[in-house]
Order: sequence, then structure tokens, then C-alpha cells
Amino acid sequence: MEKEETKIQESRDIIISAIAQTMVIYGVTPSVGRIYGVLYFSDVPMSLNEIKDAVAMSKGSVSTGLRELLETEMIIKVWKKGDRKDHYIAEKDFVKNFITFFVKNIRLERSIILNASNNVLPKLKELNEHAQSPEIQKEAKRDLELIADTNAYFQWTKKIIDDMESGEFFKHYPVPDKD
Amino acid sequence: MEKEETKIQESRDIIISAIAQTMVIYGVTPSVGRIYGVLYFSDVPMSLNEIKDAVAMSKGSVSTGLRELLETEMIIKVWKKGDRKDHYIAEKDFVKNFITFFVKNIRLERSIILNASNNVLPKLKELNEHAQSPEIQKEAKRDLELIADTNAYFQWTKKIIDDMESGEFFKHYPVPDKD
DNA sequence: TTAGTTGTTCAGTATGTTTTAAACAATTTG
DNA sequence: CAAATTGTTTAAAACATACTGAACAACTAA
Repeated sequence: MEKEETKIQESRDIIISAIAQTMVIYGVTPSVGRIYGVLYFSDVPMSLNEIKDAVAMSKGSVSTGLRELLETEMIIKVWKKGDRKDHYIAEKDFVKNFITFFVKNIRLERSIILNASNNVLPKLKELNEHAQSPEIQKEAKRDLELIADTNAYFQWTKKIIDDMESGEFFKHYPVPDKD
Repeated sequence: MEKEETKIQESRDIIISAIAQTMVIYGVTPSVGRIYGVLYFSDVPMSLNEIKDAVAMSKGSVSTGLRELLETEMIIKVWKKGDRKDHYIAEKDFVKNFITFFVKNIRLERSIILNASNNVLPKLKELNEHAQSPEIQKEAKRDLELIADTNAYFQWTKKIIDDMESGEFFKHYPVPDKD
């Protein structure tokens, strides 16, 4: 007969692995995902050393992993009175975590395309209007249209992330109550 | 004075690079992103060999890259009458591409957590009800609650992706017209 | 049938990323 | 102050992933 404490730990490990796996979808390495998973199941704030022991990684890796999770607001640093060590807790609100991630990525996508467009549009407009060859003019025109065609998409995503941040999104898609 | 054809090509390369970069956000390698980018700017369906020349990669890489893009529905295979080669065109509707990607990932996330939960819930329920140690009972109960707490999130995402697929989502977030 | 074309698969290699271990910096305690 | 603790940085190693080139399979045409 297996020890009960072991069973609890095994169950937790299964869920922690699953959480780590899903976080890979969001661009986090499995190790960093496991750090989050451990914190998700901890009922007290944990120090770097405690986390290191729990996930069996080097201090350095845990340090950088924690920074990454802090930057993406997946975890929170808390001060414990009388303890010099930093302590961390998991942000358990998955909806919030999702929105943070989503908004960040949509903004990034936007800025990558916008930068490239700003770089390129003047040249293409110039060619469209004043190119020697009518062939080139046509190509420039077509490229301008292809770039312009992305506007609808960016307006669409912008409205979504704006609404997510303002809370308006929840009027259409309310978060169900815990039952 | 620079040649006009070169200017067009340089502009295109800048946008193609930007598209490849944004696709990295969606879990595609830059090389595969460039294949999509090249197809995005082509006004005719392209064969494997033409793509290979355009992106300067090995035939094998382009072959697997195309398969990946086909599987994620970012590109479409078209048959050209009288030509034995396969030809490909880009799916240019970014909103559609986004939704395909989004739905796929949310489903994956769901199934990962669901599988783990199904594995673990019976054991935890058993411990919660019949564990020898009251300590263990409490821990099992807490873990059960933590797992249950994720339900709200999954219901929320499910409604969103269902609405995206049914088209209902566009009632709240219509795609702006091209202007 | 043979020669040529097209596309896929796969072992080996190249490339890039993550992790570690150790050195270091910053802070606290006695 | 020195010694101890905590956390960060970094060079090197371990690992993972993507890419190539060559072999292969499937097909076509002559």
C-alpha cells in the first residue's frame, strides 16, 4: 500500500507537469512552467531556495526563471516580515494571465508590422507615382494594397485588446462564477 | 541611382521578414514564416522549386515547411492544369489565420489540463473522503479546489472559441471593411 | 522499359537555446 | 570590520531543434 503523502505529491506533479506543458504554448520553457506550477500549489510564499529544491534546478536557472515570470506578471514578489529572502506567490487568475499574455503579443505583432510598413510605404508610394517603368508602378501599387489589406486585421485585434484592458470585453464574455 | 526593381524587392523583403517575425509569436520558425511571406507576395501559385529558390533553403526544408503551413491552414495547395508540380498560395485573410491558430491552441491547452485532471481527480477524491490522516484530507481538499478553480477559465475560453467558429464572435467584434 | 521529374524522408550536422556551476555583487549580522 | 547569506551574472557544457544533402519512392513520358 502506497503512502498517502506520496499520492498527494504524485497527483500534484501530474497537474504541475500539465500546467508546464500548457505554458509552453505561451512561449515559456517547461522548466519555468514548473516553477509556476510549484508556486500554484504552494499555500505559502516560497523563497528562491525552496523553489530550487522543489523543482531540482540550479539557483541561477530559478533566478532567471523567476524574473521571467515576474516580467510577464505570472507571479508576484511578496515581502515577508523578518525574512531577508524574497518570496513569491503565483498569480492564480488564469483569465488575467491569459489577457496579460494576449495583449502583450498582439501589441508586439502590431509594432513589428507597423515598423516595417513605415519603413517601406514612402518608397512604394514614390514608385507607385513616379516609377519609370509602368510594370514597376503596377507592382508597387499591388504591394501597397497588400499592406493596406492588413489594416482591417489590426483594427480588429486592437478593439479586442482595448476591450480586454478596459473590461468592456467581459460584457460580451463574462467570466463564469466559481460553482 | 538604385534600380527600381531592386527597390521593390527590398521593400518586399522587409515586409516578408516582418511577417516571419510575427509568425514566430505563433510558434512558427522564421524560415517557415518566410515561406509564407514569399507566398503572400506572389500573385501566382508557386511550386516547391520556385519557393526553394525564393527563400534559398533546401528542398527538404521547404517540403516540411509547406506541410506545416498546410496543416495550420496558412496556405492552400492548388492544382495547375497541365502541370505535374504542386502549387501553393497563401491564405491572406489574417483574421481567419488568427482564429485557426487561436482555436487550435485553446483546444490543446484544454485537453492537456483535462487529461491530467481526469487522471488525478479520482485519487484526490478518494483521499479527501477516506484518508487516514486528517492532514492529508485537508491537502486533498485544497488541491481539488485549486483544480476546480480553473473551470471558470476554461468555460470562458470555450465560449470565445465556439463563438469564433460559429461567427457569433463577429457580432461583438466585426471585422472592419477595407477602406 | 528507362530516363527524367517531383516530392518526401531521414541520418548527420549545424545552429541555437537552456542549464549549470562558479564567480561575483550586494546586503546583513555579529 | 569579517563572515555569512541571498541573489545575479556569465562562460562553458548539455541539450534540443532546425536544416541540409543524399537516398528513396512515386509518378510521368518517351
